[in-house]
Amino acid sequence: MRIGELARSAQTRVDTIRFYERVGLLPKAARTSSNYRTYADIHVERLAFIRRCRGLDMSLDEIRELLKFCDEPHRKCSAVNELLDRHINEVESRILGLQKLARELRRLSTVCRTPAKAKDCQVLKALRTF
Amino acid sequence: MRIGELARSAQTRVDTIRFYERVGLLPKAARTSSNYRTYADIHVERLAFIRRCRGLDMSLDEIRELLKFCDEPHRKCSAVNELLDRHINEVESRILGLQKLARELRRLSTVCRTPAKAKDCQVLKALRTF
DNA sequence: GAAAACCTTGGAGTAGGTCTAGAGTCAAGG
DNA sequence: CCTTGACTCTAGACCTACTCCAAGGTTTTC
Repeated sequence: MRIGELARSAQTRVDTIRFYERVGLLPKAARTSSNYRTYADIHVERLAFIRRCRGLDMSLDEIRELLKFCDEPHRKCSAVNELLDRHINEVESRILGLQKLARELRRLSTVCRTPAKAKDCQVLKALRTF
Repeated sequence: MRIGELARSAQTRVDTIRFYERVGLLPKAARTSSNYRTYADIHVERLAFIRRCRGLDMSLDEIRELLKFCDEPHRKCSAVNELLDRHINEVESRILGLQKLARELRRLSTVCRTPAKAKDCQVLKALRTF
């Protein structure tokens, strides 16, 4: 399987696959005589794993950690759960931050009663003197 | 006022101010004979405006747009409100995305009943075969 | 007059890719 | 056999919004 087919299998860009190889998330691919990368099922699975984790918004470092567990099946997996819990906490506190932000923005948007010229714009004024 | 004092006034790093100047958010500062940047009140206000917008998570491009309105006081300001509404929508849809994500992560974290070795880890399994 | 605190520039680094140029490879159609 | 189009290769630039560093110049303070 060449890189384009692998890319289609994971809905990923070719560039992204090469990028993952460069940063060590995917093992270096074997090459054909004409220097094309070739992949087997194991790469399809690993790329799918990576994309799933990215879809869950994990960082490449977090994914690297998880992949170590996949590759060392005899290690205790409690660290996997810790990583996941940490990640959940991060996501939840990002949500709280954004909700606070949204409240402020909605408040800001209420100050504009009637569209005016910029010099009288209440929104700009609020942004200046908050 | 030199750059350090301006930085303190806006709780900003000196580097960030130079960066804003480089990318055109702040006008080029006047220089002393020894080539130090010097600032006046107008810069303090503009920097405060920028930082306030950044605190509301606006992109530098969005801020650039708002600054254009500040600088051209006779333009209609309805675009300001549109920009703000767009920004609010973006933030709210980011919140929705993260909430969906958090639900998935919490679901994922329930699959691990008993800490096991990595090869039997239900979380890793779920990530592989989702 | 020396040390501390401040300022200058240019350049590199961060995360997670995306995109480009310029060149090589390969299969199908004429 | 040749061309066309789809595919692949590499190296490197670009994106956001900064942050940090080195190596040097200036100013203030003791």
